[in-house]
Amino acid sequence: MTELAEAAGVLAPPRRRDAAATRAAILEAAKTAFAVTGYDRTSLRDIAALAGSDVALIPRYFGGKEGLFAEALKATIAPDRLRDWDRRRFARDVAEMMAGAADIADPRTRTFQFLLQAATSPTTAPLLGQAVQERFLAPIRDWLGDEAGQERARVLAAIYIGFLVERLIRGAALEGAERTAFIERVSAVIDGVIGPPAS
Amino acid sequence: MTELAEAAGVLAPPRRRDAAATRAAILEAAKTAFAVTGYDRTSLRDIAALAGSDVALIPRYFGGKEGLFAEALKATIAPDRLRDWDRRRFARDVAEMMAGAADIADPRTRTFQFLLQAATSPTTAPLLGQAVQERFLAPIRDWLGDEAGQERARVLAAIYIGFLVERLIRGAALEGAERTAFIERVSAVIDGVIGPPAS
DNA sequence: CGGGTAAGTCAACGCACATTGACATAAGGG
DNA sequence: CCCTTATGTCAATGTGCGTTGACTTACCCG
Repeated sequence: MTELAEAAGVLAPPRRRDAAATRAAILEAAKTAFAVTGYDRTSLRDIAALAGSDVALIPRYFGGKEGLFAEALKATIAPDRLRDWDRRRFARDVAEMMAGAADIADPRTRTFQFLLQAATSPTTAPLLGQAVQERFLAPIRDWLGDEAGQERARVLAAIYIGFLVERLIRGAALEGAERTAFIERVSAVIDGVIGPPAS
Repeated sequence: MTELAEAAGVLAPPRRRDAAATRAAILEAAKTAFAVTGYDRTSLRDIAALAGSDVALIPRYFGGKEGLFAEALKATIAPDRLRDWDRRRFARDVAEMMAGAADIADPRTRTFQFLLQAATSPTTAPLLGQAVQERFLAPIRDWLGDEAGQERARVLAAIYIGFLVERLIRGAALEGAERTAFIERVSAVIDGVIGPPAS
């Protein structure tokens, strides 16, 4: 995370006339902006301002808005560190993550919003489908490690998405008893999917 | 469905100078267009063309694009006929509906796409949240009829949304063994939520 | 049947956007 | 130190949008 910001020239003292750093800053700004505002509501001027750069450089470096979006999408969907997950704690960890997921400041929320934005556009949806398969379903399938893994990974992904959309719609972060109840309920559902051995 | 198209003046011979019919036609076109293209990518000129009407009438009748969207959203989220649902068949019915939900021609798919589009825009998300609460969660809660109904209705909604997004991303309709497995799996998850008495 | 009003049409405005090309300037090797 | 080239800046262009206001026309009541 820090290296990224540094590479983007946000934290490091901005060296002027550094094409690579500028490009990285624009890409980083685009990832954030697209996630928050969506493709259409995000203008290149917004991105340029966020990156501390100039609008005209974006068509130059990325070949246009669509090119920038495609590259930002690719950079956003990174394989998570599934091998670190403890299967016994998995359900609760995921549930707790979801509970805090209405907060825009959380980078995971932004990532998810980005993907959801991509899902609603007919042009980007297939691209997203492929990326989800490669970088989300396949790792989870391998992690579950049985022949019905692919199917169960898909169910898991659906539940994950569904609850995050629910959180997104409600907006406010969960607190107190409501948060506890939410985590309890989600954990139970997830355990119901990954817990029992494959049929 | 037929009455709607008729009221929209699509099937019936277009009576000219009929404000109510024109308004209805615009609203119907808006529901379709917003569902397919999303708020931003849908222009009032598109809607007017689809409705066989004039652009200028839309700000006049609906007070602007946002007003039209709000009304289309309200008209789209209609409470389904929950009282007709048989609790024993509920899970399977819902699962089968989801299985066929990648098809754009299916009005339920369009409805869902509409809602998802609304979820991804910060301006429309709160509006959607309220509508979902009133017209989806509350009826299901009453239908479940116990004190934990609200919570379980929310879980149900999340699962519903998640699977529909999954279907949307994959695009192609499910067939054969894959379809059977999908229905089986989804039914099991839903039964897990509505089946047991409230805790 | 005629006039008033509701309904529809049309052109134009202001605005925001992505993109382009011309211009300025910093950087670094010869 | 200067000249070339890569890099950043800026103004301008064309396009599509939502919205407005003036105009025209069909409908209907008296």
